[in-house]
Amino acid sequence: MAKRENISMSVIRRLPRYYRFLRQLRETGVTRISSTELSVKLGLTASQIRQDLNCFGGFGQQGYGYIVDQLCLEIGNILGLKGGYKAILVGAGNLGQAIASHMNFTEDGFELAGIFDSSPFKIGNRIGNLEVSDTSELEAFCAEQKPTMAALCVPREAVEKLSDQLYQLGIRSFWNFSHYDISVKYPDVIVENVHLNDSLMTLCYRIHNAKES
Amino acid sequence: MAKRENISMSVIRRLPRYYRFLRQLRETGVTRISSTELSVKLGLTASQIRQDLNCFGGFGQQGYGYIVDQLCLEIGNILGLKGGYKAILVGAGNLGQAIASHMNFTEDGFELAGIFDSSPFKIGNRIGNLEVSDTSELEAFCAEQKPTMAALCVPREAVEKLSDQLYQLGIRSFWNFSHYDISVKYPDVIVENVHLNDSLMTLCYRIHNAKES
DNA sequence: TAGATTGTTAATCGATTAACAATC
DNA sequence: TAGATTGTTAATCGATTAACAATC
Repeated sequence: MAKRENISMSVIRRLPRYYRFLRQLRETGVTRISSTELSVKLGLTASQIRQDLNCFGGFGQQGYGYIVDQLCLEIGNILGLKGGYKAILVGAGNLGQAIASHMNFTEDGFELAGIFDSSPFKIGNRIGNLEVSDTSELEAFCAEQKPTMAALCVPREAVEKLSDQLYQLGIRSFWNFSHYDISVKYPDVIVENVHLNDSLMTLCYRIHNAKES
Repeated sequence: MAKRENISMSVIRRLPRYYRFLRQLRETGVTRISSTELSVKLGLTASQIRQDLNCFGGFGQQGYGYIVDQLCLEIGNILGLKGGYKAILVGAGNLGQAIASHMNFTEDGFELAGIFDSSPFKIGNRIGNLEVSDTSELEAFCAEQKPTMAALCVPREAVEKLSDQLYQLGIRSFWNFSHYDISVKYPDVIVENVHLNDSLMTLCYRIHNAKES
């Protein structure tokens, strides 16, 4: 019924968590769940869960709850996990290699179509079922395959120039592991930052400041 | 002057970004900066920056701005980056290896003191200046070295049992890369989650839903 | 002193929680 | 029908922005 327009990032960030959890439930054979039960297991309020879901539609049944299987499918659709958006990964260092081989892009809505690096020590290496290509081949690759998203695992010094190039080549969304804020220069671009150092620092802050109380 | 008690996570999460940026400024030889200049470069409001900083004290000078070098140091202290909190990493797969070798724990307030895995294929491998130990040695290691934090890079099936064990061994903070929510079971524990799949899914959502508008 | 910019209070905006009528 | 639980509106809470007095 609802189908609001501007969904807040707070809501969006909770969706994968719901999805993950519902899939687990489905695997354990649970067919039905109420917002209250979910709230207990997720450490949220039932109210919030119902609000969140109702941003996209009325998926539940009054007096009954939600059908796990159905809700799972709905959230998957909302997230667009069947999108198969073509993605490339640039930077095949430790982190890039780990991301490329550890992540299941397909399950998360993407198809990893190419891996690039500028170092001769990396070019030609096989990661999963892909071979690392020279960054000089980026232009031709993008022209032909038209990837939508680029995962950036390059050092900070390299990001600015690289993001300029990729923007030129038509890429408008980034999964950015580098310590550089792309969206300051390109506000029309979708950026999901994973700043591991920042993440670790906030942990440090909390340990540091928990001690004193 | 201010020194409030309950700093919100929103503020805490911005601190590393300020810190990063100020360090860059310092490197480029900038000595002085105003909240307005900072706001432009960071894409925030000047008001927010001043509010954030004033949670911890009055670091600026009216009519002048902030001394980059000094502010940088202050934020470093607030974050507790000199803490050198002893940390271990469990799970030396693709991701664990990348985290262990790619991250500079020392710069972010930690000292990586041990890496553990249960697989015979991993045990004995050298990562940086550490050697992967058998998880069976965890108990002895923790008793002796008393690490504060554990980075978890193990598969989901293994996390619950592992976090139980580590909790028993006195660890009260986690940098968690696994798809399992530790804080539901242990609310007294400090957890920083890095859920890469969730992160990728939110990117998928935004690409998917940007198209339609 | 005049100009600039902070620190801080007040106003606004948004997100979460509570309440309850609708309804399965 | 009675019980349960949703969908949705209203109340609360917190975070961001605006404004301005203090002061370097």
